[in-house]
Amino acid sequence: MDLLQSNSPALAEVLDAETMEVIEHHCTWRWFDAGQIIHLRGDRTHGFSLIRSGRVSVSNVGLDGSEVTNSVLGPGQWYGEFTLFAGLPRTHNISALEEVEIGTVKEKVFKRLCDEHPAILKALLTISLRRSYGLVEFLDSLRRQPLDMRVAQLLLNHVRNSQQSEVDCKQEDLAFTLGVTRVSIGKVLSKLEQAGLIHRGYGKITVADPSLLASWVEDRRLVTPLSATSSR
Amino acid sequence: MDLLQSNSPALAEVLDAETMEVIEHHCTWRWFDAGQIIHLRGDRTHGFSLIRSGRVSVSNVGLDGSEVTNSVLGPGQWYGEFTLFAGLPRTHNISALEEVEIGTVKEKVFKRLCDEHPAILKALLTISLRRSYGLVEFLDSLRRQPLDMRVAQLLLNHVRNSQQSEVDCKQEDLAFTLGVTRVSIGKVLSKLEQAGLIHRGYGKITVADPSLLASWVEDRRLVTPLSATSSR
DNA sequence: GCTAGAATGCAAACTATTTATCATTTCATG
DNA sequence: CATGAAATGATAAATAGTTTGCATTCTAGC
Repeated sequence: MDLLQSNSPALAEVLDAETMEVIEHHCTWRWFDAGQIIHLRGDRTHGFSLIRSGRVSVSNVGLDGSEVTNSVLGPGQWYGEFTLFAGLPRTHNISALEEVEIGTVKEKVFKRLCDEHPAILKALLTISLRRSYGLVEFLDSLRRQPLDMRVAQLLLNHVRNSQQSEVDCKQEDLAFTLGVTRVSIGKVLSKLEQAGLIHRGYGKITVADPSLLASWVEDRRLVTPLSATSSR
Repeated sequence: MDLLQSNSPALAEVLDAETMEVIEHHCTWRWFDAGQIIHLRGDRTHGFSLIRSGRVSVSNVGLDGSEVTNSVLGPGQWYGEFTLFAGLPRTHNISALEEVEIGTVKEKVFKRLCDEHPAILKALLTISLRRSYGLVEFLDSLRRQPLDMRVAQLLLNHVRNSQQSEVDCKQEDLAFTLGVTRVSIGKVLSKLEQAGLIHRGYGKITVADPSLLASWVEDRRLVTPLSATSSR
């Protein structure tokens, strides 16, 4: 349940294998234990990081101490692009959810790589733009569509991306992604279930017939979403 | 009142003058009359467009016909990057608000320019990443902060970016940006005015003492925002 | 199998926001 | 400077979403 990563292609999908290997060759590989903190929001460390194994949590913390997980990154995913090209400090806390192996490329080295292989820049730009588009569309749906629609679309998106009819997430995750409470999500899900569109489970939601849900969404949607053509 | 453009630097700010000129030299310049439609959402035309004079409106339309302006672009601003690097159709309707002069670079030519001048890619990446960051932070504030805070922050942002204490926008624009109704904005503004933080005008809002508003925001904010270091 | 913790289901009271109106103020324009 | 359109101020009723609290169901791990 993640807006930043789930809708955007992975680096390896947009970048040719050769260039991908060049990046990997310049990584300094390190291990982190489960629970270990890797970066804190606000840190002025710069660098590009690639996850080889394990998963990390990307989170935000309020001053009240409550920690909110924004997304979970796994093998093949990366982070740190903001620190390199946008001149920003670390935008999130990053910590290891389990034992992870992470490769880091220092700012100087990565920028040199970019100069030598503009394909990297192009790939990052493609991903970043797709991500922006996804965020803008999400914001737009937030302004224009009621909660039930947004829930339905999010579920639909997920079953389409993952190619399976089960969405493995807690209602609480859904609630956070959509910026509402679990109670509200519960109400919507119970409505959708009564309409025969989904089935509620423990830690999962089943969309038995995605096309049925799709047409339900279609019937009451105002704006038709766009789809990308493969660009590489 | 625009999330996509206002928080991200202009192309000329991130790109050196020389490269900027190269782009301009490859533009095919055209004029459009006020009201003329330049692109429709969904069009599969590709190209990079730079505005030389006049303003265009970037909007979305629901099937019910209601048109919603997402942002207004003026001289020095551009659009079309999604069609080039994300493989997407036109994401918005673009129409001339007044007589405008727009330069367009065809996809092929622009990609060649990018190969010859990687600085273009780097600049676009920087802007795109800043934009993503702004959108993510905005979404985060949507989830975690009450409306009055969001209004205050938006106003504060604006006076800081524009360097003047008057924010020229209708309450309706504010409302749209934050995804609420004018009524709600009105309530918040009247509260902020009673607290002596702002002054409501006709088509504008005055922030007499930005630092006062800033500390009001600071006192009740959970997450401290990050600031970028100049990167070029 | 039991059991504790995690996740869900649900209801009631409360709060924020919207919808729908209408009066008032402001401003551009002839 | 009169006038009409645009923008704002304000209110009431309706609705959506939150908060709180607790009961129930599920599941991992002993």
